[in-house]
Amino acid sequence: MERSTRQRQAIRDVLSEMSRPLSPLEVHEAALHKVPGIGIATVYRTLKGLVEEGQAVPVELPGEAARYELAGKKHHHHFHCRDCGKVFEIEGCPGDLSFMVPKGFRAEAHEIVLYGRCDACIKA
Amino acid sequence: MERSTRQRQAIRDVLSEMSRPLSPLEVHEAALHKVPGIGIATVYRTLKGLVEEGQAVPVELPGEAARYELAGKKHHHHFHCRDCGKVFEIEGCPGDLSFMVPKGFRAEAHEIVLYGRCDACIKA
DNA sequence: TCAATATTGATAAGTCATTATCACTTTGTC
DNA sequence: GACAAAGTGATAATGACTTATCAATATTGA
Repeated sequence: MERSTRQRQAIRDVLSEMSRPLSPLEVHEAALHKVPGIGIATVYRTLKGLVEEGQAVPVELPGEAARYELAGKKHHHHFHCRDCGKVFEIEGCPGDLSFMVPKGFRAEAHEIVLYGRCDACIKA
Repeated sequence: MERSTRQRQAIRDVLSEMSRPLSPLEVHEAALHKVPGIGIATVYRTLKGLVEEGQAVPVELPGEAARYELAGKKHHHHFHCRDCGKVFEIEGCPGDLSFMVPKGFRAEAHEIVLYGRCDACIKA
């Protein structure tokens, strides 16, 4: 039976508080502020568990390790900062992309990633 | 000085003949038909060289190893078949996505990936 | 509180795509 | 054709990320 531990709660909180997809290392770093000494293995284990339970979803980006965000968000896309490497959630969507689908193919989903500089990196 | 070998020519030909981004393994398999016994190391070496020379570009897709396609193609996007795993080049682009860029951010490029079933997999 | 056991943390081990190594082969020049 | 050097192929090594192991610890129901 599943127990409620400080570590597990901390990881859930981190995902909930940060409003962008986090890599396991980013989750680990943030969780360390809540539970000093929390191990990276626990982070991987818990993230995997959250995904299996359907509470979190992996966000995969080109050439990058998977990030994680809470499940249940409305349709959105991502912005990848080329300076700091952080991934941000962005609103909006061009909508119907069926005009791009080759004849005979069937599209079921799409992913859009914007690349550039984030607010913080432009100011820095 | 760079020499012209059967292997190198075969790999260039494969990229040129197939009209979709190929993974190193796909390149290897196709090149084996042209040069029996060609090694995977040669494929990696040659692809890397082609990229450095600017003759090929890597195509990175979420959660996948890099694929390669010839350089110089016009702006396009990709379709990833969930059945066979092949990646196809697709024409068209929604165009201006600036409305999606968060305030203070600057977008420099974008990537769109459609997911679904390709022609061949639907028929199968 | 106590015992049973799920969970944790440190780290070893495993994965997997890519790269380095090195003896042998092929290419290009003389 | 002969030679020097780039190229090749088999495979070991690498590197980054993720998972397994296991003794120690924390949680939960009784």
